[in-house]
Amino acid sequence: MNVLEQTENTLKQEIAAAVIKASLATEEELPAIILEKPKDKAHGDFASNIAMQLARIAKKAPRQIADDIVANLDQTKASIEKVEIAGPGFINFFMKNDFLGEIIPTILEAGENYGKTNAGNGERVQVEFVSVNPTGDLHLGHARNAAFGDVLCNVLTAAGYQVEREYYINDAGNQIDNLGLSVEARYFQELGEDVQMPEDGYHGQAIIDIAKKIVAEHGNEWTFKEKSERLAFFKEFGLKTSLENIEKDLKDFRVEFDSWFSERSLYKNEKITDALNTLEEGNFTYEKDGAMWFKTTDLGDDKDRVLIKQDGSYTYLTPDIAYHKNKLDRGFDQIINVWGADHHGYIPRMRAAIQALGYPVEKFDVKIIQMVNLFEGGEKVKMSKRTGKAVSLRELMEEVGVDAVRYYFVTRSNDSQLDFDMDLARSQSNDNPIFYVQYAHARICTMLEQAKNKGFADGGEVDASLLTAEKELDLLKKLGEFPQTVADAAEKHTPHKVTQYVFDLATLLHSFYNAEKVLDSENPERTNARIALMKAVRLTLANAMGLIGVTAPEKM
RNA sequence: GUCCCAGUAGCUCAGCUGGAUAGAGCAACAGCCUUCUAAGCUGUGGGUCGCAGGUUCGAAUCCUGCCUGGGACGCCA
Repeated sequence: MNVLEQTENTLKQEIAAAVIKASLATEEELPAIILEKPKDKAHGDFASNIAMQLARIAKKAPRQIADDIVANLDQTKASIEKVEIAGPGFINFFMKNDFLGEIIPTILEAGENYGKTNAGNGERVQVEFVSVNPTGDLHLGHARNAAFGDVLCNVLTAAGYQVEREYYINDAGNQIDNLGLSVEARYFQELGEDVQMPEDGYHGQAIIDIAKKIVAEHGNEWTFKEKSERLAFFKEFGLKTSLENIEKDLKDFRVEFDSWFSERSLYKNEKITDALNTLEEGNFTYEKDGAMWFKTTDLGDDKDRVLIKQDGSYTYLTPDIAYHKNKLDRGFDQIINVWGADHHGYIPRMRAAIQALGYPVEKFDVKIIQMVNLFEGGEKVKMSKRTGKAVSLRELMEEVGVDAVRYYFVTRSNDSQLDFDMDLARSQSNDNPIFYVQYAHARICTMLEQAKNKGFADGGEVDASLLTAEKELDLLKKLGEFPQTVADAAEKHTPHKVTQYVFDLATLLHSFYNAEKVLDSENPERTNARIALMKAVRLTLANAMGLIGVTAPEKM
């Protein structure tokens, strides 16, 4: 717990005590004390709406209640500077600023650990994300999924959860057969033969590259082999190559997984029949039209789903149920799936499956990543996996840069669609918010460098009471909020709160920088305190950027 | 037709476990570089929070209905 939380908790306890003491409510009647941080500084450091909440219980006017509470409040204990009653009955607390002095030493001592908490209590969370079919390259939409998932994992880890990142490889279904057929067609085309691509084949450049690679390594030898033998080879070759490419792209995007889970392993280890047995035992299945159905309508879905088709093969859902059973069997407290918006209709049946398997549905959460609209030359570019017309993650990284792409995707809430302007991103102009944040970090580095060169004292006792300028106090308060912001983002699965935070902190820094001079030989004591403040800001910026997975440059 | 997401400033978006005068970036306008990096700062203008009801001391936030945009509704994956 940091100083800010301590102050807040003490205040809450004192308010509760005052309410009881003023006989406004009994301990049982007392609602949870909520302290909010007012947007307007004129409303103090904390504000409580307790008087309004108690109006009904105490049968008194809110402002009267507020008066009673304030009269019974031990202001010394809660280190309150001033209390005001305002508006319909808000109690505004202005805190003594001495607690702010502890923030700098706390941060400097914690170093790169500042921001970490144990909010998650070591709970085990598995996050499955990206999980793109190995039939082509990663594109723009996948990049958003990857950035979101990765930052979510970073944030969860910082907040004290035990996190495992997993990629589910769909290496067993129809799409892999199509991959084989697509590679075959491209292979013959490479050799100059007029062969049509299959109707539902994969038209991306990646498949052409795979065919070229086969030609380079094997020449035309596969034209003489049996078709089944050839397809089997092309399938495996395509799968292996695609996965290598995907893994490489993700690694360069700074996303690495703890485990890559193969769908095939579910077949091999009879996990699918296990899962089906569990569903049958629970009476969740029935036969109809020569197929086996799953009664998901009993569990909140709008129609029942086929598990085993007439031809005896599984639908996509079936191994996926087995996969989720396997995840839960591994003992995670939470499993989070990050899916594209086009899969949202799949949620009810998966939730049904979790319940049918006998697990609490609360353990299962799906984060839907809304579509990314690509704009280029002022026009919306239609993306299509089928025709392969999409901007690849590789191109994005090369043209825009990893920092900018990651930051941009985690600036917005996952359930808002967003427009990605390729020209703007490419332009590397200062419109790009990542530079704003990085610049704040680089600025501080320059100051600290100057401090060293000019021989200002480094370290030693810092007298934080010398930091009295408004912008200094703003910075200190913001710095103190960081651990709570991270914990909040983790708990609510909203990594963009961290991006929001780092931007706000950068704003305060820039504003401070323009208003006050840090290195002042006329005032060595205050300079010393300000250098310490700058170090604390730099560390916090760097830690936050680390969570987002972007670099914190020392020079720009 | 059913379901999911969105609709907030000219544009892109925050804010949504209800709280005081609704925010930021970009764009527009006016200022700030002999002083630690102007990729910065300061200020101004800009809003029926899609519409209509409801819940209550109080609604951008919760509920209902409707409108608009996007997406999903397969024995594809």
